[in-house]
Amino acid sequence: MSTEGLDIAALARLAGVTSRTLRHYDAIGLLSPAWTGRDGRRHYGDAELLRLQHILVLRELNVPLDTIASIVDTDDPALVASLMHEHYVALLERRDRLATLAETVERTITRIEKGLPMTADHMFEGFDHSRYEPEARERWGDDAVDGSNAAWAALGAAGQGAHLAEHEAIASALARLAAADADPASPEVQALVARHHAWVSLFWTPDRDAYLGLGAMYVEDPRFRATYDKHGDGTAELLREAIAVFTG
Amino acid sequence: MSTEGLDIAALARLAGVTSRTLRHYDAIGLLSPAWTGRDGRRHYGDAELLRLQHILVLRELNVPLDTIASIVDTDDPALVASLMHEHYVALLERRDRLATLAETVERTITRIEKGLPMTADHMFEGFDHSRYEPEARERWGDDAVDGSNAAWAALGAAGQGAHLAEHEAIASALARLAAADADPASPEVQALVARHHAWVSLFWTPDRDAYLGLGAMYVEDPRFRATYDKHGDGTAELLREAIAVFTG
DNA sequence: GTAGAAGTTGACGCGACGTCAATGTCAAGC
DNA sequence: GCTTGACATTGACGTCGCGTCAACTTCTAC
Repeated sequence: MSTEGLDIAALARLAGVTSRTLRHYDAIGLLSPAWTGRDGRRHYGDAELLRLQHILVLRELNVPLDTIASIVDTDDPALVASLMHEHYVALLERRDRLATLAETVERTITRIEKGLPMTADHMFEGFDHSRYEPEARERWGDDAVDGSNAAWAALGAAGQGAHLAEHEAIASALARLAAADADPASPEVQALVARHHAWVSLFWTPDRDAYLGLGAMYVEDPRFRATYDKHGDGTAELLREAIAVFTG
Repeated sequence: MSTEGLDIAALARLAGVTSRTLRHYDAIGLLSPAWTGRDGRRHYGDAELLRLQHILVLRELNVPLDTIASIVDTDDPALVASLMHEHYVALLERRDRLATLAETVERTITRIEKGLPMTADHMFEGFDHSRYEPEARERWGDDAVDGSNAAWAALGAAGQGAHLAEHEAIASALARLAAADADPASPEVQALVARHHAWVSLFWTPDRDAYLGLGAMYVEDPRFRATYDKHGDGTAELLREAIAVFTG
């Protein structure tokens, strides 16, 4: 009778977490099950699996869960891409720090095995880089050192609302023009594309191709398509065409 | 009047931690200040700086603080080397995991920028490796997956005490023989070396050269030399010579 | 019908500090 | 000498991401 869904234990095994973690994510509203049997048991679908993987990637980067929530909840791909990029950079830095640390530890081990005493200077080597880091950490708090996150946080709740509102405004204006079968090259539509580009640029400065790709994604990816088409059918497509004209 | 000592803020800046962290380490007995002014202010010397760096290296490896305490408190280099090696391996694994994760994130970003939708399979790629990992984590608890740590923990408090007592026994017996100017090649001394080797091997299986190096270090490194010579002068040297004969 | 395995919801525990409050002490300037 | 401001001290409670009971329900298998 189970219509191909994962129960909590199956998902836990698949993703490499404990069931307790999944219940916790449900409790804090980070990941709710697709449906719950009338016996109370949680069942998850493919979408939840995908979302969980997204969550786990971010968690691996030491992103706090509430920040993760705001990231995976945003349906703006530009913002997501920008945040992902920041985390990507943070991740590379962390990897490099671990690498130099590993070297230091390795040297320490061989010194021990060869019976050489450890000196202060060589034990600090891996840390030289981290000396100037703490101030930044104390100012912004660990991994919020990420640029985009900081920018987003700096907006404050009000600013964040305004940003999202601007997006809504653009989308609904576009939807009205789409309903009227407007020409993507028309000045009204192009004005909206300009606003859209400015809006995107707050966090991300896409080059021509990337912006084109973003337009394509608005149509191809159902998640993002829905974001625009909820204002009216054909909105995503109009935006894509308009972006194509805009990027010329 | 300050005889070249760091106050808490200076040490914090130097090491890249907060003063609260230092106070915490003092509270749990992990790192006490070199001296406290009669006004109650903490002052740290070079030795504390060194110890703090040692602590921070281990902390970077997600070693719990109480384990760190037992590591930095132990004056047995073989045990230290063994533990360090385990952490080194853990560190490399972590670095590699981060590397594959970075690749996955990078691919995800380019897919977004090119407007390709994200599919389940490619988002999981970085995680394939981690699929079989969770069971181990659930069994042993995250980074306690380290072999030596697990072995040490498995001994329990009593076992740990016995281990340390055995070391004391060996050292004091050696000291008595050293005082009597015993021959390193004599059967009494060699029997003690055998015990010492067995003792070391509980956590670490050194090859011939490593064990030789260990002997050398007992003499060369003042910290470890003191560990043996506190039972009587010449103990460390006798042990080194005896190891040389033993490894023959 | 009964056992056993696995799910559920509280609720508390923990590790490594952050953070706040109340207070004390120092160096500098008036 | 007195104030002022910066920084120190010791409690004590808060936080985050779960782990870990406890008490109970429910499904499956025999």
